[in-house]
Amino acid sequence: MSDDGLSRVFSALADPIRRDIVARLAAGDATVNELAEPYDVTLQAVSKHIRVLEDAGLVSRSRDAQRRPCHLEAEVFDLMTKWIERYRREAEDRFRRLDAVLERMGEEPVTGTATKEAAS
Amino acid sequence: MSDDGLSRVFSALADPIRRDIVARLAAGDATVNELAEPYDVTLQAVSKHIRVLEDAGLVSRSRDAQRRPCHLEAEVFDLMTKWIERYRREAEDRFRRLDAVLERMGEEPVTGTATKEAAS
DNA sequence: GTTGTATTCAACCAATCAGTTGAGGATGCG
DNA sequence: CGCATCCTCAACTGATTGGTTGAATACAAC
Repeated sequence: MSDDGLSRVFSALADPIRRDIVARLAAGDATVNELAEPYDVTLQAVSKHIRVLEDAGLVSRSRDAQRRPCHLEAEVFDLMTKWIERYRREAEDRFRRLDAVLERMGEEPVTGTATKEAAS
Repeated sequence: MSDDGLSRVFSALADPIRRDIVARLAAGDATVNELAEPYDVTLQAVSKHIRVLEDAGLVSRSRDAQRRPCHLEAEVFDLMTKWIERYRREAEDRFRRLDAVLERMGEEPVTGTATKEAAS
C-alpha cells in the first residue's frame, strides 16, 4: 500500500517498541541483541522491528563480525519535520487570519458558516 | 495496542489519504462530503479515516445542521515535533562529538560526504 | 571440522485495518 | 408529515501486522 517514504516513516514510528529503539539509538549505536534485551519479546520480533526501521530509512546497519550494529539515520527526520511544520504553520496562519477578520468586523458573528472553498 | 497518544498520532499520519485530509484541512475547515470528494473510496471509508484522525486528536468536529465540519487541531503536532526534534538533536550531537573525537586523533579523514560512516 | 554466538529466514497465528455494502440516525425543507 | 441530504453504525472481507517457534545462515574460536 503506502509505498511512499513518508508513510513508511510515520508507520515505523507508530509502534512504541520501535520508537524506543530509535530513542536508544539516538544515544549510540547498538547491536540487535543489545537492543532486544529490555523487551519482553523474542529476538526475532526485534529483528523484524529493526527491519521496519531500516526500510523506512531511519536506521542503517554495518557489519562487525557476526554482529550487525544499528545506527540511527537522523536525516530522515527532516522529511517528517518539514511535512509537519508546513501544515502546522498553515493551520496557525489561517487561525490567525480568521482571528483578524473576526476582530475587524467586530460585531456580527457571521450567521452563515462560511466553511468552503479551499483554493490556495 | 498503541494506547499512547504518540502512537495514535503517528499511526494516523501513516496513511496517504489521512495525510492528504490533514493537508486540506490546513487550508480550511471542510465537511465529510467535501473531504471525500477527491478520493476513489466510499464516503464511509473517508468517515472512518476522519474518525482515526479525530481519535488521534488531530481533528475536531462541530455540528452545522446535518453537516459535521472538520477542523484541524494544530496543537497535537507539537507532541510529534518535540519527540522528533529531541532524538534528532541527540543523534546529531552525538555525531558531532564523534566527528570531533576522530578529528582530534587525526585519524583517516572520514572524508567527503561527512554524513555517513557508511559500510563499504 | 565442530562448537558457539549473533542474526535472519520461513511458516504460521491472532489481531488489526482499509475497504466494501446495506441499514439507520439526524436534520432541514416542501 | 414525507422526503432528501449528510453522516455514522454494523457486519463482512482480504491484506497487513506483530508476535510466535524452529530451522538456517554467517562468522569466530577452539
